[in-house]
This record gives sequence, C-alpha cells and structure tokens, in this order.
Amino acid sequence: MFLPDQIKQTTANALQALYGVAIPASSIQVNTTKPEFDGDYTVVLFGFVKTLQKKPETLGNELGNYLLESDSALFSSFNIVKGFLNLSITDRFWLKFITANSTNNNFGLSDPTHERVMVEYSSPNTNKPLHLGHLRNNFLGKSIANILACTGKDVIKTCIVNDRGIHICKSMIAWQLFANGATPASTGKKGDHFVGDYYVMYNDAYKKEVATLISEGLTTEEAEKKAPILLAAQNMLLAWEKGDPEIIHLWKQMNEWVYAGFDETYTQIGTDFHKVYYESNTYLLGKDLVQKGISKNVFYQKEDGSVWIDLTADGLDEKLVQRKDGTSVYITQDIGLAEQKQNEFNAHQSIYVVGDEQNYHFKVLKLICEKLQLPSAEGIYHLSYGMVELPTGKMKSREGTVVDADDLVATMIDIAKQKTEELGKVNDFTAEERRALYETIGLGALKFFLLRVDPKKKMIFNPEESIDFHGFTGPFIQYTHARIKSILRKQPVEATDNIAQDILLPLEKQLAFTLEQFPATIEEAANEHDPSKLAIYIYQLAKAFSSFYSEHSIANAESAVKKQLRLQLALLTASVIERGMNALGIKVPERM
RNA sequence: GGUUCGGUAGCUCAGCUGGAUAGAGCAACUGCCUUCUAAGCAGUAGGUCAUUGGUUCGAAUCCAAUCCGAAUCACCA
Repeated sequence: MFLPDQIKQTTANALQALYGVAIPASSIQVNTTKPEFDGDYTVVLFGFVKTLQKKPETLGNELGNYLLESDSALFSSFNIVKGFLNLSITDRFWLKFITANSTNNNFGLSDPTHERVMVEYSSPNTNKPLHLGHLRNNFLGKSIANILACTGKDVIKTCIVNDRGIHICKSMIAWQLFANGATPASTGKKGDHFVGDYYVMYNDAYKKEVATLISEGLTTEEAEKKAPILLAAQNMLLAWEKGDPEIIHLWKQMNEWVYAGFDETYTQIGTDFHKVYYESNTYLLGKDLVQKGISKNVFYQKEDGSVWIDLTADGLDEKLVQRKDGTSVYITQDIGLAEQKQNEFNAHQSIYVVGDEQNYHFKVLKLICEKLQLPSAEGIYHLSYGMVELPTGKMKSREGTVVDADDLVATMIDIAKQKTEELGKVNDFTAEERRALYETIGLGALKFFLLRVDPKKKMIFNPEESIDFHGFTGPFIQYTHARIKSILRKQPVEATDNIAQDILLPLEKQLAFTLEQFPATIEEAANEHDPSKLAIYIYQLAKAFSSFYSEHSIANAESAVKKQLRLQLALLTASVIERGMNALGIKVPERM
C-alpha cells in the first residue's frame, strides 16, 4: 500500500477506535503538507468535523495523539493549523526506506499480473512522411506501453498501417505521370519522403486541373469531381481492388519505399511493435459481423441495401456500417479488427492511441461492439490526445507549415551536438560515443517536451524558440543522472544499514520523501493513461536532488555514516530517474 | 445548429475526486564555479484562475448561463 493510503487507513482505524464511527479510508483526504508548514502529510479534518460534533482543534489533538501512540514507527509529531492535521513521518521510516531500496532494482516495478493489454499506436498512412503530430502519437504509445509493463501488465504493441485507399492511389498516379522511373535510390531520397513528394505533386496537379475546368465554365463543385487526375486515381483504386497485376506491383513497390523510410525513423526514435496489421489485409473484416448485427436486430438494412445502426437513443446519430454496394466502411473494419485482435491475443484491455479528432469514432466503435456483445467491447479504451499546433495555428501540409519528423529529430540532435561541444565536457569521447550522446540528448529533449503535457490537451510548438535544454526539460534530468553517476564512479556505495543511527537534514528528507512516491506515481500514470504524470514527477525528483546536492557534500560528508547515507540516496535517485525516463522511452547518459 | 473538449503569470504548462498565502519552466532582474559536472543552485519581480451568478464552513476545482477557441456530426480514413 502506498504511504498516503496507509495514512488514510490508519486514520480511519483511529477514528473507529476513538469515537466508534466507521469512516471509509478512501473518503479521508490526505495531502502532502505545504512547504510553509511543518510536517510531511496532512489529514484534512473538515470532512468529519460535522459528523463527530467536535471542534477541529480538539479532534486534531485527540487524533494526533492517538496516531503517535499507536504507530510510533511512522509518526513522530503533529501540529494543527485550522482544520489541518499536519503529521511528520519519523526519520527512522525514511532511513529504513532508503536502506531497503537503494540497491533494489525492482523498486517501483510490480510483479507480473498476467493481465494482457494491447496498445495500438503510430498507425501511419503510406502516402506521407511522419510529422510532429505523429511523434506525439509514437512517444505516447511507446511510453504508455512501457508504463503499463512497469505495473506488471503483459503488453502487446500493435500498429495498423493504412496502406490502401484512394489517397495511396493519388501518390501512385502522380508517380506514373511525373517520375520518369525515378526511385528513392536514383534520387538519394528517403523512401517515405520520396513518395510523399508525389502526393504533393498530385495535389498541385489536381488544383491546376480544377482551376482550368472552372475557367472553361464548370462550377467549382463539378470541376472538383471531374479533374482528370482524380478520375485516374479512382480508376486505379478500382483496378487495385480487382487485383490488376501492374497496379498491385506499383503499389507494392511504392509501399516498400515508404516502409524502408519509416523503419529508419522508427529505429531512431525507438518505435517498435509486436504485431503490425495492414489495412489491405483487414479492410474486408467485419463483414460477417454486419450479418450478425442484422440478425440480432442491432443493425437494419435500408431499401437500397445499405446497413445502418441507430444510435440516437444513445445521444449519437444514425451511423452507416456497410455501403449499398456491400463494401465496408472504416468503422466496420475497426469492429472486425477489434474482433480479430481479441481472437488472437485475448487481451483484457485494448488501448488505441489516436488523435482527439476521432473521439466520436471511438465512442461509436465501443458502443457498437457492446451492442453486438463482442467480448472485446469492454476493454476498448481510446487514449485520445490533442493536436500539436504551431503559434500560427494548425499545421497545414498545403501551406507548407508541417513540421517534418525527420527534420525535427535531426535539428534536435544537431542542437544537442552544438551545446555539448560548447561545454566541452566529453572531449575524450570516441566519435561513436559522441554520436550516441547527441542522439540521446536531442531525442530526450524532444520526447520529454511532448510527453510532459497532459495528452488530452492540445499543445503548441514554437519552432522559432526551439526546445529548451534548461529547466523543466529532458536534458536537465539527463544531466542530473550523469552528475550522480559521476559521483558514484568516485565513491563506492556500501550496503550498510547503520544509517539508522543518523538524523536526516531537511533536504535529505525531501529527497527521500520524493523517492518514496515513485511507485505510486507509476501506478497513477498507468491508471490514468497519462505519461505526463510520470514526466512531472521525474522532474521534481531531479530538482530535489539538485537542491540537496548543491547544499550538502557527499564526498566530504560530516561522517562516514552520513556519506554512505547520501551515496545511497544518490544511487536510488539515479536508478529511479533511469527507470522513470526509460518508462517514458527516454535514455539517460552516464556522462554528458 | 447538436455533441464533446478547452480558456490559469508576457510565453509554454502544472494544479481540477472542493481545502491552508494558486505553482513550475522559459523570458527579465540579483547573487553563487580555488571543493563531488554552473545543461546547476539560491533569490526578486510577474495573477480579476475568460465573465456573471449559484451551491457551502471553504470554489481555479462542482452547477448554470454567457463570451472566446477547437474538434466532430461523410456511402473519407
């Protein structure tokens, strides 16, 4: 049990013993004590002042005295300010905590629960390269998977590649028209960017054709439907669906180029999957479920043959699940894929890391699965995240305001290189060590920047100001880790337990206090599917260490016992930072 | 128009199952490197928590209304 919960329980027991009232522990408020007051944790008394008919002052005194007597190993003193009972935890508790965990490599990690969770993330289109928004998705997906694994879940990472449809045909037709047989190899371009360029060319050509048609007297609406290049793309989609060998060949070729490009990016940013699904294989799924739905009267068929579900009773709309030509739509494919995943992995929970523009879609998806009584329904969870916007507003590919993922990563690594060279602390590193360090720092800055914000909220990225390396950032935390490692290289830690004889100074206690919260924070981040909770925590920890470290010497500590205590604190801090950052998908260097 | 989400310091964000004087970072300004890494530490300054009303011992937090912004409501994915 986590410390605040333990205090709640103890308080509930005390209230029962003192006054014979049963107040559920969960309803008792326990906060960390504000720094301006004396104490570690605070019990808020207002809640039961009324039911007990006692003045807060009296109640606080009686409760405080009882707690001190009944659990003297935990509580050392208390004070009452208005309705707040501020409790101090004994130094002995913290000392025991430090001794017990400084060399515990599993501190903060739970035992395997055999509960399986699927995390679907990344899910790219094969017609354009990754941009900043995809990076938020990739980092969130990877970190939530890691965090869940820390809590003992058996995590399966998956990805659904959107590799078919009219948008893919657009790049294909543009390549046929404009490429003259060019390839990524012949042009020296990364495959995903190469294909993305043809998607852009398609759009340019389309716009020109529409303008021409309008100047020839067509209405905008007509022109947009009749542009020859669009008709060609539509024909190509039909040919693809019929399995036309030439088109299939081209499609495979272009997808291979894109995958080669994606793989390069994924390897660099640390994205990986246990299982990749391709929409070209899954887009026919869900058809049998449509039939099942009709026979269960969950769906109904209109006269034209199209199939619908009426969700108006649930406050939503009527939703199409199958076109009149018998082909399935997006939602149907997702229902089918959900069922297939369930059959394949039988997970308790299935998390979809997808942008908040699809909130409605996932609401509908879960609702339909429930109505069809699919076993997968209950575990569906949409980890919805907000868009990344620029100071000028949304990123628009048409206006060239998209922040390309590869460019941004390269820029970050370059800035890391510059700053590291300026400081000149690793001049003895080999070229390979340097390259790895720049990547660790650059990616660390970028990942932390995107993960420290509540996923649900949209966030603003200012490319002008770039990403900072000071303050509440990844590099600051990495730096704190490197400093600790430097200390530990010079001063061996002994597994002594005589530290219990010593007394903690305020900054030492603050550090221990923060360290103790790590397991509870991991748990919270996992339960709320929110890596930012962990990111904020790690920052606070690094901050607590830095304050402690600048004030108290480790090497020249007042006594040998004190020195060991501080070394153990440092060791535990470094390992919590490392474990926490790894859970965010961020590496920490030994030196920087 | 319906639904959903958001509005906190100049900027980027915490805090939101109601609790003490609303917190960080950046930017600005002051100090601190002859002692374990100054990518650091300590400090100053900066707020009508969008607005109005309500609920109560207590509201940034809950409720209602209003203003502003975003997403979504496709036989697109």
